[in-house]
Amino acid sequence: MPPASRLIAHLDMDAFYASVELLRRPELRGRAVVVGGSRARAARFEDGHWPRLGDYAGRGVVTTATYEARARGIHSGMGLMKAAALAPDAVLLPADFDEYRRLSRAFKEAVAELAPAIEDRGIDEIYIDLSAEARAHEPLGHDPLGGARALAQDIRNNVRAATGLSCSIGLAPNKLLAKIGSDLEKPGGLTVLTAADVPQRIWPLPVRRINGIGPKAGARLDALGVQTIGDLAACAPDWLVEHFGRTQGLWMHRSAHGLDDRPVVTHSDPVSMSRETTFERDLHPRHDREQLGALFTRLCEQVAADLQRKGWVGRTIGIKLRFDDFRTVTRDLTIELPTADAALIRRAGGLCLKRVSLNRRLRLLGVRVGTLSRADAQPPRPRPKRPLPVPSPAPADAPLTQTLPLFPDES
DNA sequence: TCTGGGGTCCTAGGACCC
DNA sequence: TCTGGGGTCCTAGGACCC
Repeated sequence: MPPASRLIAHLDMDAFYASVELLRRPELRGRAVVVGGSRARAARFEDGHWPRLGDYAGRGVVTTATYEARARGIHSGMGLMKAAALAPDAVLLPADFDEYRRLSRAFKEAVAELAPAIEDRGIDEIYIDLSAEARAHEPLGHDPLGGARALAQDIRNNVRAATGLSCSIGLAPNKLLAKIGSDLEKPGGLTVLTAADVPQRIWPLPVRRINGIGPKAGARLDALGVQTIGDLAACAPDWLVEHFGRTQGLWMHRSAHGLDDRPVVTHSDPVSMSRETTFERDLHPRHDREQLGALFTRLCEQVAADLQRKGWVGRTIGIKLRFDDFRTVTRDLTIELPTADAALIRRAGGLCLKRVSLNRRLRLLGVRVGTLSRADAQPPRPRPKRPLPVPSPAPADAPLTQTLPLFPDES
């Protein structure tokens, strides 16, 4: 039985964090504003000036920028220092995630009043399955896309009324095209795409506009002479499979032709929870041992608190380290019974840490708990015991630190 | 003065069991 | 002595997304 045709919307809030900031600081409208650097001191209007991006010194990246700042070449993910070189006079505001989460809940509730089949895709975007709503128009002989367009308008108006914020919506037969569509007429766009529009409107776009083709795949395709989605659509599936493997190659081919049958998933359980922090300055595993140990303990307490607050426990405890050369390593350890206990997580994390040779300064430390189950569920049958992994021997050229106790232990 | 923090999913090898 | 598979779990790394 062929699946009935669907109507999917992708809704994306316009420059979300920056727009939230403008909501409470309307005098900044029209100016280049950058949100980022959560450690930046609270932004205040002082001595006739807002904090200047050009005065910032430190690590941190741009989280969002207003369209005025984007016009200067600033985009999210860019280092704040690089952004400061492009627009030193831009206003820099620290991120206020509590406020963003509050407005995120508000816009999603406003959508749910009109269309409840929502897939959460993070703080500022969602997919909505409008198939049922669209079908309700058909028996009346309405043009289904006309009805859908009107419904999308209603959704946008409801979001605006509830939050004061604007969003862009893509309407299409699947998630892939809806997502591309919501980005085509930003900000404030409402874009309808059908399968018939693919050659005209999708094929001229760069391959990177396909959600799932990132920097690496994009560069590899480019090196193979494939720049646009149309180029990709013209590639033989076998040739793509040869270069990218069966799964990814076939997926690329289908995507380039606008095909995607992923459902809108309205509920999902978390897989892991983590906390990590990049230090203000790189820390030395030996000289800064105490500070590292204290930070490590704090991260474990934060993950534990997150788990407890949300009612989850986990069996796989992992750590993540990033060295000053940006090399990243992870280690994890699966324990018998799931936990949300900070001291237990700390101890397991300490064992993981012993399997890393610490021969460079560190810039980041993280703690993760995975293989989650509900805290109120029957405790799962303990897994058969495995021998504890033997810490891998330090390489011959490892420095002395390897043989010393690493971080202060509570034992 | 490069490069955040919180996630998901995939791959691949080895252990271990049947 | 050598030769098999399949399935699941665990671990490490990497790509990607918001």
